[in-house]
Amino acid sequence: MELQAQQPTEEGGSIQAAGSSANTPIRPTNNQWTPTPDQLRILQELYYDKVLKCPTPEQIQEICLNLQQYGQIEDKNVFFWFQNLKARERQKLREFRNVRVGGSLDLNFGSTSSTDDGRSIDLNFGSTGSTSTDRSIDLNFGSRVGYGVDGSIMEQRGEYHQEIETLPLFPMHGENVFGNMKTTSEGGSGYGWYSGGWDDNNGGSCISLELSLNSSGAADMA
Amino acid sequence: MELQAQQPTEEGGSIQAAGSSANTPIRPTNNQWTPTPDQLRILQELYYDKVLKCPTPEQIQEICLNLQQYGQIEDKNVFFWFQNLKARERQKLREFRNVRVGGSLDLNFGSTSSTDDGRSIDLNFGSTGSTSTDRSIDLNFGSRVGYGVDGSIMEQRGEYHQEIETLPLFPMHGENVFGNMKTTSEGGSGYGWYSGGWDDNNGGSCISLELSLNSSGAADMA
DNA sequence: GGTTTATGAATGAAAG
DNA sequence: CTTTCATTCATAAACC
Repeated sequence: MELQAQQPTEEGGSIQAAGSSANTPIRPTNNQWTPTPDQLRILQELYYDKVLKCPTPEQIQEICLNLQQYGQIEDKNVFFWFQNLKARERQKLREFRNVRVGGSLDLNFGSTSSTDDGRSIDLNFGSTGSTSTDRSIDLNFGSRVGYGVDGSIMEQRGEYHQEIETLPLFPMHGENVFGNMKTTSEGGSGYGWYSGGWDDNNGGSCISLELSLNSSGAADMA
Repeated sequence: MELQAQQPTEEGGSIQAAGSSANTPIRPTNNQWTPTPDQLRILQELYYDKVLKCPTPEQIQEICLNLQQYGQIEDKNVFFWFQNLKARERQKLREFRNVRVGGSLDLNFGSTSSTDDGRSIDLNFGSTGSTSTDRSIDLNFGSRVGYGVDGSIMEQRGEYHQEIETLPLFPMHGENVFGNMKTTSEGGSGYGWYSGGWDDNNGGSCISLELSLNSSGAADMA
């Protein structure tokens, strides 16, 4: 995590330990997990037929367990698989709607119509064709999905300069780790984390006086 | 999809310290903030070395201010960064515990060495110069996260999930569309999503007990 | 074979 | 804090 500059992930650690069984994906190229045909079929069945879009961790584990008889697989593979499929389905829907906004309603399926690199809009499934089970997307996104990509610069409460004698969190030029921080618990906005108001110009007129005690036990965790 | 030329993180990686000019945004994509190597390093140092898991708003501001010399950054980026890292670390822990309880899966968490850019855990911050005999804010015990139960119930949002409790996913023999899969949402581990940090093993979850007292300080607020 | 596409993996951002 | 969403990065697979 936290470094997406391409790091070849040369660790060779976890994914696909080594082609061991006859049900290694399709190819002995093991760097990245790739579902075996059976695994893929089952996953698709779960997703489309069983309409399981957001498996709980317990479900993920169980799915993983069941899929392991078809080949090496880990929880995270299942997790990502569902995440990706759902996300991409949603993305297609959004693009679909995007095309539709002109009112002209001429959607050219199958051809290169999409916005950027011309990937075709096709809400299709059954990519591998192994399953061929008829499945249908449910287009109901009743929830509030929208929310544009906001690049809005949040503004922290108007920037009143605090003149605390805060210890140098950053002592000098940050080549070393700064020393210790001080609380500087002067009159700031309490503890209640700016939870939502990043793009919202709330102005932060709500001053909260609170005493919070983060301690072990339940309090801290929650 | 399309793979745009990604910036190989080279950028020299370090210098440009005090210079307010060389902000290297690493990622060509403009929308979303991505930490520069230096920013990332510092953040990680704060998180791991300084065991700063929950920076206060003041600390966030200070961190942000200091990180700005390495590139564009806003408060919310710092905030989200900490929040995400903490959440994902915890999720991982929870997952781990989950697995242990279930006793079924052998996930190789914490398997291999973390491969990313090698965040150096040991820095010479012991000699920050300043004696730093300040009153530190976090009296962090090195205790493990006990993490009690929470018993929260899933209820995946008000969405259209057709999912009954005890959705039968895998009925029995795993060749067909299995049907019986109990969520078994007991066990207390609510729902922790694995999200990140699959290959990254970091331990060191410490509970920080801190007490912040916010005086009313209404004045400087607005 | 290089190029394009599909998709696994990661993480920033935000909602709940 | 917990979970989800969106976007991006990385890479295997598919396509000439």
